Amino acid sequence: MKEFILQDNFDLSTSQIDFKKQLNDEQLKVVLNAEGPALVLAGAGSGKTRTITYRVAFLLERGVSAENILLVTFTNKASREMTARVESLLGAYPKGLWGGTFHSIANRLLRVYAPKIGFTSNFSILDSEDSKSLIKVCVKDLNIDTGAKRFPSPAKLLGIISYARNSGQTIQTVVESRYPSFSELTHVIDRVGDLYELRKRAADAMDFDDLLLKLKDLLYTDAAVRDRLANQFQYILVDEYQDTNVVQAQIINQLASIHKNVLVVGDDAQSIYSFRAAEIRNILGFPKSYKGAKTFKLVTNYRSSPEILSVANASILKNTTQFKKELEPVRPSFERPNLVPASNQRQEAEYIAQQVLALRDKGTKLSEMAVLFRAAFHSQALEFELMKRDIPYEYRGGLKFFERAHVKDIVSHVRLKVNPKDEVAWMRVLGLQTGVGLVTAQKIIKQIAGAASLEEVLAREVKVGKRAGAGWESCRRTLHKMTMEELPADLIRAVTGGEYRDYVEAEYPDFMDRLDDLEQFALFAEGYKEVRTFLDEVSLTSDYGAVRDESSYESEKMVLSTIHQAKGLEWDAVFVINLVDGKFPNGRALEERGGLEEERRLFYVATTRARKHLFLTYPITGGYDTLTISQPSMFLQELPGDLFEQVRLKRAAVQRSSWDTDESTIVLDDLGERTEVDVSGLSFLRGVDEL
DNA sequence: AGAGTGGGCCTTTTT
DNA sequence: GGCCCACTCT
Repeated sequence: MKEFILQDNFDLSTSQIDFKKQLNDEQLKVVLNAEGPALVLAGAGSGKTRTITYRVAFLLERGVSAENILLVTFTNKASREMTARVESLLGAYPKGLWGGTFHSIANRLLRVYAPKIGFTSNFSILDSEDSKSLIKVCVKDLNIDTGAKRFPSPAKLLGIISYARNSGQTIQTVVESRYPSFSELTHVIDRVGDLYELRKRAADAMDFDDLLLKLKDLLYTDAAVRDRLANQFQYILVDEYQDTNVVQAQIINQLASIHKNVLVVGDDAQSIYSFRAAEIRNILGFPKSYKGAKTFKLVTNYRSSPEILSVANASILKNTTQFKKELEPVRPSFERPNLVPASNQRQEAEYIAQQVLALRDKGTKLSEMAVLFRAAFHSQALEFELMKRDIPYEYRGGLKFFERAHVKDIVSHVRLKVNPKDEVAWMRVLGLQTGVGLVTAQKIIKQIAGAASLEEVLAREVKVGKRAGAGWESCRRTLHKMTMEELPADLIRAVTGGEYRDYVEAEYPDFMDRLDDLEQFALFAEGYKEVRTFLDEVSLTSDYGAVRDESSYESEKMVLSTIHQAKGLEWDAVFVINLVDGKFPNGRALEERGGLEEERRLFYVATTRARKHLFLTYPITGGYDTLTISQPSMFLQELPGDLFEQVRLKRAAVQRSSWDTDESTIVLDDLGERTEVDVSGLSFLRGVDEL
């Protein structure tokens, strides 16, 4: 095998790419010198992605084979962004390059090595909803008295179990430190966790955490496999390293154990995944784990105006457990970020729509604008407004296409074709039938256990109760049709063309839309020849928009996104909405250890997405049954007012009929402007109007 | 054992 | 505003 000794002074004159011209000194150093273990501390907008992409291009130019390079990112979005940029830089995607999220890389490897750890290569992947429903079955099976004490919901249980596994802690430790109210139940939760493990194994299924954990275990226990892979991956590049957890770091360590060419890039100020057990110490301790690691810093910000950076810098400075560092602006001075109080969500939405249209008139493309929010459901009011005004937008966050109920129904059917042991899929498929509930479904699953194919399932003599007879027959008819198809799209149509169609019509008022969705889904599936590849894509990329039509990516649409999903992206104009106390920072997050600082980092991520225009908006009233007065987010209140352009809107009257309080006056604190408002009756509405 | 209905609940973030 | 759960009826 060839070794490449890279040095400082290359002859770059023969290069296709003008590295010196297209990179600054900070970036160029990384691209040329990041041989061996290297840590790049890169601030927001400092050209992190650019640097990684050029490093990949550089390695390829130097003769490293694409299949010897592993490029790991955190989210699908980042992964696509990265591969797109590599592709545009090189003219074509380098064939054989290993690029993807941790989960997708792990999946790819486990499809090969699963038999070594007691799974088949056809194992199913459970998404969090699948996991929750399996946990529900486990709780039921254990005959836990969920009524006596307040027992955690399946979602909570999954949260606990998952956190424990991702952080390498025991359930007991996690419950004690993060969920002390359940501490008496530790024992029971342990049992749920154990049963959950058993059931997954029996179903030949892995959840998201398993993809990482099983790979990690394999790398630690099977030296032959580890050496083979570690030998293959001569160069490993990891993006967003601040968001990796212990397990992910271990995987990287093992894969890098031979060549030690591991380049990790990250920014501690943008660590926003601690709820998923992200471990900030991975990045902070990197130089310790890798002796002789080089450290690089990228602090020049090419993205945002100085005014925007002032806000971001001032905000992040309030955090104490961070490296103190300031982003250096190079962009010319522009306008100050706009601080916009609105009377309510509707006015907030109207304001945004107006500004969007105004910006578009002045030449900013819709695709260069984004609205960011803390939680997916915050966007509802805005969506109404945008639809009303025919402003096209692309929504990112919340329920993804592949997570919609009817799509999951179909996916569950298809999963059975590949893995008839998939208990979770069976539960879902059987549960669709009238007369079949949890109990009957379990009985049927017991009777078909061990069947290796749908044909074998259909050959089984299955006894069901009187009530469930028709349902089971109907299910059998659908499965029978599926035995005659092999292509993903045909399998989907075998289901949707049959009795499932009647089910959708009967079950959902909006069945037309849903049937359209399913046809879309079948069209999407036509791009796949192999069922397993198709299912992998569906399970690991819940967001279909970007998969479906790349063309819409460039079309004229603005983006609505959660902040988490916006990480790594940038726009000319960014609106951060719902900056209201309790919403952002999120009240629940604040209860967690380090929660406030993480929320602030989230705010930091949000503001640093903007190049020129930044709008920070908040409605001062909210609520749905009762009218509630909200305080502006503390992230706004803690900053000096002169950092902002204080926008004053004419306050619209609040359209509410019910009002529920004993107080007759309320003090509105609108960023320091205190106003007493009489709330005895309608005068309150006028009061807001005149604020 | 399931289905249907009314009431209470709560809303984080991703793979 | 919608979802989930518990309760009751079949």
